[in-house]
Amino acid sequence: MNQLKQLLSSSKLKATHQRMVILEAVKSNKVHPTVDQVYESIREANPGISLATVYKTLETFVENGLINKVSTTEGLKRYDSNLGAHGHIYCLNTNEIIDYYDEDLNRIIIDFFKTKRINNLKIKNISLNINGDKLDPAKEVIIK
Amino acid sequence: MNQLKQLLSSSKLKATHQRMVILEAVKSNKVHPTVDQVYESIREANPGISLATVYKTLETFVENGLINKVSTTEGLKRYDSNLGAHGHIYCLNTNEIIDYYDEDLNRIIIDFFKTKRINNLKIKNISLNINGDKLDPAKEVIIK
DNA sequence: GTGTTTGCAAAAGCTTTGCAAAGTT
DNA sequence: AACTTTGCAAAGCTTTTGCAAACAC
Repeated sequence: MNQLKQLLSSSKLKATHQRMVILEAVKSNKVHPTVDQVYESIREANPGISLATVYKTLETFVENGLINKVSTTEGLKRYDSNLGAHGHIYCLNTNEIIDYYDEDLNRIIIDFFKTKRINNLKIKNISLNINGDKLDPAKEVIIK
Repeated sequence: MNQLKQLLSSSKLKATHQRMVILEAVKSNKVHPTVDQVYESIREANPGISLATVYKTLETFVENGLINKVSTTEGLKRYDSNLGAHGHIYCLNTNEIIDYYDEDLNRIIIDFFKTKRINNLKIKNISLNINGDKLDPAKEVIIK
């Protein structure tokens, strides 16, 4: 709890109860939740926190680099608390978004962009999107 | 014009005037337009085509593999008529989405996934997203 | 002629806003 | 005390829907 407070303070954000609850909720959610999923996940324990606050707070976190947005093709905002370099697996049949990271691939891509030039662009980050179907929707996707 | 008709017929879609106009509009638009941008681009020449039709038609095209959706973090749908394997450059200051393709990178990534396994997933396609800032928003991004 | 597609207007879903009250430092 | 954040309800977008009329084959 005090860690969250520190995290907020270091971004010069006031450590309100709402922000702590919401930050905790996104951080512990590994499915790249929508605003509504975050809201629902805290609602029972915090019936007083409004949906509008969840909207505003998540955007504030993004602006301050505490979390990121994930791209989707569905026209819905989804958030990601994993700040490390990583890609995503988009599961076309279950709609899940699963983190993907591979040390070797990361190296390969970084090396590649050392040799290629993109003029007039300052690259902020690069991510790989894998689209696929879960063969058995009940089972997990396992990356080896 | 007859090419569009053929394209539609080969997907077993009736070649209506609306579909031809909309398909032509997405195909000639390189900026990965939103629904509204497609609508605006045809409106003057085709005041009778309704926004609802543009919505429905673009989704029909995606379902039939004539175009694709592009992922965004803004919670808006955007479309792409480039069907080849390629990635995107997301320009954080201008909001443009620019196609990116490199033969070598494509090879490297394909080779990589021949050696790595992702269990329980059937990969449909892989794309690379580059996020960055245009240094001079007036100039084009040039990929060398 | 049969079945599909369109336009309209209404509804539904997602997100933002304005402002007074409450909270943080 | 000064300034920021919250909740509410309303407004603003984006997208979908139901259905009768129009259209393609």
